[in-house]
Amino acid sequence: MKVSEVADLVGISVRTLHYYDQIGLLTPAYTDLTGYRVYSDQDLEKLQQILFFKQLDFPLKKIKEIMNDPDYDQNEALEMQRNLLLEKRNRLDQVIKTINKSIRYRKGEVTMSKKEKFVGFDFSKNPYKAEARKRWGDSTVDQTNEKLERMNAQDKKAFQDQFNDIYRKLAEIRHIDPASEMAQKEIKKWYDYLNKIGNYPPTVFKGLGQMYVEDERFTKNIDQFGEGLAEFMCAAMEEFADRNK
Amino acid sequence: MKVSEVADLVGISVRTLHYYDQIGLLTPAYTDLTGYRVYSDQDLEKLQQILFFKQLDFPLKKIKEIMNDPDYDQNEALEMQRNLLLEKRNRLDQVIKTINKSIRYRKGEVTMSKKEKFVGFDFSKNPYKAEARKRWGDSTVDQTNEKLERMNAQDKKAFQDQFNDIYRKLAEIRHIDPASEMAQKEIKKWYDYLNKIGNYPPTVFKGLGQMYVEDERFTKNIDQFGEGLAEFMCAAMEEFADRNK
DNA sequence: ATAAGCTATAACGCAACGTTAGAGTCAAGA
DNA sequence: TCTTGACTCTAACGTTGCGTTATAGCTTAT
Repeated sequence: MKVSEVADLVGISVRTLHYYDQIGLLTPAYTDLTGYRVYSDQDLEKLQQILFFKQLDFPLKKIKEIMNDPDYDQNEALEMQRNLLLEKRNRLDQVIKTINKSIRYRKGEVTMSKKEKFVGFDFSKNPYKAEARKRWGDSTVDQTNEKLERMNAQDKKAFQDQFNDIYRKLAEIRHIDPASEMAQKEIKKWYDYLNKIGNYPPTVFKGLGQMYVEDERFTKNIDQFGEGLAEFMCAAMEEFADRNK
Repeated sequence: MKVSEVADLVGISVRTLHYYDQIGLLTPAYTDLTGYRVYSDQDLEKLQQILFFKQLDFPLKKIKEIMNDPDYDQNEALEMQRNLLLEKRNRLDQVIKTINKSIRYRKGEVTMSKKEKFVGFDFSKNPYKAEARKRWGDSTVDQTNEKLERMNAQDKKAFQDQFNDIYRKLAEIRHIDPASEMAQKEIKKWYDYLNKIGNYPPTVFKGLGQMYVEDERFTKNIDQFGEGLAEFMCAAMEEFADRNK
């Protein structure tokens, strides 16, 4: 298929296809001798994937990165995208609720607090930041916290002390090579700690590490122990996961 | 309220508020003597409106234009936004259906045509292009066409001849002043023609005119009678509406 | 009074295309 | 066969909606 055929089929512009080719996101199957782009059915499949991601406001760079990952599995991706889309619809429902209430508010039928008027918008929580959480299942730090809350006071304290110890030590050595034995030994403690509470196989552990630097909320929290700690941990965790997979 | 208070409340950045001020989309109630922006509760209401529009992918320019219109009615706007949001949710549901089917397709459970794989995306139909259609109710040219189809052949031909006459004449004079008596006389014929078929009060008539230049599909069709005709008609229709409201 | 945290303007940066501009290609009809 | 209109290419600049420094004034607490 030629450019405009594809463009018409999926409802995007020719320029968009040119651009995707240019940035290496979607290279046509081949170009004929006159330089015309020719797309295969496989290319269409890939394009469909891309558009799903776009619906979820993933930046093109991220999309490329994700789809180039040797571990990329289309079935897994489809499942993930479905979840994210459902999440997106929930947010949309929130916005619709807000607007419904706003209409009634204008009629004087109900009251609305300032906060309420903006429920559902939530521009800060880009769906793609929740990606890691979804992609790596539900084993997030948040869950860890939940579990901690269900423990008794004594155990809780013990765990929190451990937590602090681990972080403080990591903060101390945060300027050395993350792949060094020293760093790996300490990061293993973090790995073991997590696995006392939940189930974190190496791949999940690695994904968690990436979240530390990609989600500012985590970065901030972690960097309270020392600036750059999140980045250091991310690198160390990646190395650890690669060694132990 | 100061900038960051507003920003925190609604979940947008300070820079965004600065920018909205800069382009005159949302000017704070006043600035104190040191130059600090101070937002009122009314400003918050307006900001809410803006964010609703943004959810619908209206460009900021459009939002500004719409909200600056002296005819702008917040209640009407809220109703419209609600409709558009519902529409958006329907499209999202379509995408979700498509992805569900894609998952089953990958498992070999069902077949999918090429077109089917892209149902719901439809980037060409930006919601804001449907704006006019929604805003001015359901009295669109499309409806006109529908009505025409339900007429018998004779009447139909008579109407189409009339239609052609009107357009040809308008095309002939399309370089004169749209506000001139000549132009206004001819555009009145178009107005009367439409009102024989449907119900087009002046405001609707005006909106229709704008659609001629904003929706390329209309522009193309109309300009077949002569390049620039759509623009000419739009101007004439606006003038006509202003005189007859 | 000095630091920490807020505010301001100004200016550059950036993604994801849209929009010309200039030139080659292809399909169909006169 | 020639031409004409529709399609294609690359190249390059323009646009939107901010993010991101950088520099400087303000405000509040210690």
